[in-house]
Amino acid sequence: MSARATDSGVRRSQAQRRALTIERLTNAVVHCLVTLGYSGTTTAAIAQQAGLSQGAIFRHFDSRQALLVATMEVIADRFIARYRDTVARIRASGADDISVAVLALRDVTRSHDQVAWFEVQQAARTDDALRAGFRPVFLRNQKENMDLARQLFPDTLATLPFFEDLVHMLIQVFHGQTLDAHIDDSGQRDQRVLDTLLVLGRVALPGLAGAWEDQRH
Amino acid sequence: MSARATDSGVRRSQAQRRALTIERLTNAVVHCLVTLGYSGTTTAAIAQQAGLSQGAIFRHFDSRQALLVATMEVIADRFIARYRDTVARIRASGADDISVAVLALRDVTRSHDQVAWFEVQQAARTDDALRAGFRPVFLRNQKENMDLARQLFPDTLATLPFFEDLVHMLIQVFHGQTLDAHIDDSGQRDQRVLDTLLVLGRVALPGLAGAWEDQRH
DNA sequence: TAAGATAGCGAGCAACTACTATCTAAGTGA
DNA sequence: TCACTTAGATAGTAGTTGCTCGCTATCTTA
Repeated sequence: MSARATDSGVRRSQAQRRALTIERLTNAVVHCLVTLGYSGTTTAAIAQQAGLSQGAIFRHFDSRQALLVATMEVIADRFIARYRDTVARIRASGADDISVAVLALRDVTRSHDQVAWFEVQQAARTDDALRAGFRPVFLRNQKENMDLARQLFPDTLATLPFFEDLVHMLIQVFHGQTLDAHIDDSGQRDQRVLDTLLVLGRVALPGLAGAWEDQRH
Repeated sequence: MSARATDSGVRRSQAQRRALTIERLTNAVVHCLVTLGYSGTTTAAIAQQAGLSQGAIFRHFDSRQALLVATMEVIADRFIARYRDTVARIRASGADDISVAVLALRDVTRSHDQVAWFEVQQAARTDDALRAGFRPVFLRNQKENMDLARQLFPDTLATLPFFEDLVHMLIQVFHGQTLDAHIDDSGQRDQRVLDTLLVLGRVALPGLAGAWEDQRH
């Protein structure tokens, strides 16, 4: 019946205990979403994974859904941090700017956090309460992704009139890839699609603005 | 306790009754997946939607999972039929070949069947038994999509060395769009992304083969 | 026609779900 | 130190889930 956080005898304030428990819970949620899917992320599974009781969940969150939404907020922040870190890492390997921006974006999309995110997003489609909580997080994340992408892609691309649409298209490709890869992870298709995208970015797009305007009229 | 199919007094063979019941069940599954999501597609919900008992489900299928897989097989066939129908419809409006192929593909991706498909696909990620049943259907559907796309896109594109990768990219963009649209269906972003894709198809790709080879070396 | 096979129903079941109520443990501040 | 507040555990609950089983209804064929 004792709180496990103090097993080692370390005294923590109530606020610290609260923050630690919430962190354990949200990490447990991510792990459960990734390994068990949305259906399997029961309060029992979360509690077990966190090494806490179900009662502890409801101590801090009104409902399972509230915990899930809170977890999405946590990982939305982590996405941005991870994108920045990955950019720095890839840049250090000497890649060109477009490759850096695209590869980093893809890396984030392949993360455990992102997989968990997709699980909740899919469920939010038909669960009104969940969607009400998730949607603002989703919109915020989209905006932050876009702001970051503008900083990372070369100005020649970032100033194109359809730049945002391109970024969304990229995100959606990687989104689709991530989902399909769990069913059929054979061959090198995803890598080839990525290569194609990079070719498009380097060769075709810089000269496409004029053609874009022509096509629009 | 009488079989509902004979309410009207119409006499049907056992085989006809079986086929009709299975059709009612699979249609009910699609409806439930679309409106209730995977979690909500319980045997109770399916039975109610089909106007049958839960016992009737287990008369014809060993498990809920088997019914879901059978439903995916049914709708995989419907995808191809719908793609062809939509191609004919859009073609009749005078669109160019690339637009026809792309718009038809997108139309299929926005169908109720496809939404149901995504629900099962997402769940199959973590459900081993479901994935084992779903995967062959998924692979078959991919192959059929590709074969059909080769027929529909102009030869100038269909003979490109990275044609399949392009088609996969398209499918993945539409897949991503369909999922995102349920959370944020604001503005005209999806249409703009589509416009961008069509511009790429008409203007950029025909001359890209050479650049593609250059980039690879 | 009657025995056998198939179809579908509804009651029931063990296991599970999200959550509540109550209790003990840990931290707080006067 | 002690009254109070917060944290976390445990036992319990109403409702739900996928499925089984025994039954009645319908079709088939010799």
